[in-house]
Amino acid sequence: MTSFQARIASSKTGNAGTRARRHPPKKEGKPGGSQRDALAQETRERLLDAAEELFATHGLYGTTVRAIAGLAGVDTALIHYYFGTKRELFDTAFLRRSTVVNRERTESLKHYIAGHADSLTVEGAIEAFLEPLLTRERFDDPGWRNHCALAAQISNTPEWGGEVMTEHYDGTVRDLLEVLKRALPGAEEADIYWCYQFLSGSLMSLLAATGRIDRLSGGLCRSGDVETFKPRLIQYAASGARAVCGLI
Amino acid sequence: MTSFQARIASSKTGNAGTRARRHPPKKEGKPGGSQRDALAQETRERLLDAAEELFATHGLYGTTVRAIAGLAGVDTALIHYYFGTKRELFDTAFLRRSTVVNRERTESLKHYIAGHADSLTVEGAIEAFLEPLLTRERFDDPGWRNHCALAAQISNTPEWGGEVMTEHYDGTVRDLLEVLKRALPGAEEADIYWCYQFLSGSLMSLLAATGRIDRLSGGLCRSGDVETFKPRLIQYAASGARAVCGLI
DNA sequence: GTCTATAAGATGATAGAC
DNA sequence: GTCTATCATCTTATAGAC
Repeated sequence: MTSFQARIASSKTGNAGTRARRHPPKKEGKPGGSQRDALAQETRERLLDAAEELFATHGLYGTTVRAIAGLAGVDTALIHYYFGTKRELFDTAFLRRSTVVNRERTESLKHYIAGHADSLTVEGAIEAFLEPLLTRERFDDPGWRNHCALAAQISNTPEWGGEVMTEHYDGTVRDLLEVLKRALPGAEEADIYWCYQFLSGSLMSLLAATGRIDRLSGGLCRSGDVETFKPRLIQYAASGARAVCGLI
Repeated sequence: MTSFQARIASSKTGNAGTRARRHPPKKEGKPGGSQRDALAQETRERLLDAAEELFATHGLYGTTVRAIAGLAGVDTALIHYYFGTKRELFDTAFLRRSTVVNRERTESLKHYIAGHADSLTVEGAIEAFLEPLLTRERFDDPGWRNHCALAAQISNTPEWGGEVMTEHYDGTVRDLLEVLKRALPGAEEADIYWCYQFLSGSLMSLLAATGRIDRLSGGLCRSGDVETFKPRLIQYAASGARAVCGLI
């Protein structure tokens, strides 16, 4: 095994060598903490914010723990104290918001089904699925923007992107697929999977917000203009899915 | 400027410090080269193949020049001799095939227009645009698979992805947009741009081939099954575009 | 909890021999 | 052209003082 391969393998397991140390718990649900605990919790969050920002911009390998600690205004030793390895920090940072998205997506889809049990539409299902991410509120929040850019990057990363996305988002994606099956009666199951991949790709490229469409359109379209592209994406994906699934 | 920023800046310009050294030319068009030249040319190509593979798998920052040289079976010094900086090698490797794609796309679109000047369809335009990349021949070629994975990764990279894609692919994308405008008379220009972004995102997620859909569908769909997803993507994107552009 | 100091090794790039 | 040897710097991670 070359040193490079060792580095990759170590990144995957999140352990340097054979170490199996434990790190301090989050304690976020603990209301009676001392003031010192609150300050420590703030440091932890600042580190996660910094990590989110730099990972989103430069990727896992393009970001150093030094840069993260520097942006958070603390020493690198604290990163290892709170999170363990760099890769564990990466996963923790991503998980912080992906769990929120998952919870809200499940809720949103459940709510949609409850209100339209006998009149499910592809548009309705997709909108319910997209709702948690594609809002002005979230697009205006730097932290959420970073999370979105990170998700987009991960989703097209061959090395471990597929696995990470599967791990973090599979649950709610299956919820969506179930609703789509009901909204597209008689469709081939494989066609629904393909349409989900098409939709997911479009969504991720929008979340990446690289500014490519701004340049391409000479300013006519803006990457962050969620109010404009959201209804168009829904209409596009729904019409496309119906066509592929033979429902004209 | 922190060392990290300096590293990024240096990556962007492709120059370490103030060096402005020149590297040997490609000589690929020179038929009367000696045998020594031919061997050197082969070394150069082996380095590009190795770089393509590793950059596609681990990204720009996740790949080391040592790993590339090792895979190519030569010393790292040769990388700098032939290509200059790591970033210049990256750009050269990507450009090697993106120019081919661009040339073939221009040709394909031109050919389509010539044969259907008064019966242009959205399906036809998109198919002509996709043709150079989405073929069994290219999907079976490891080098092309690596190039595709690399393109997908770059397209969702916030740091410089938008610029690189703009730089390498803008020409032919504008060709496609022109045909789409003619195939969608009366459509809002901005809507056509948005639809292109939706299509581009879908395409890139397919090129990434992370195996996510394989896992998600339990093997029902396969990432590399271009014959299956290509007609579906065309139908999906064309129907979606017509819906968004108000042509029912 | 947070910092200083430092280990132990990897990294991009170059000079110079052949 | 290609390799050996090397530089200066940066990397993740830990031990231990406070």
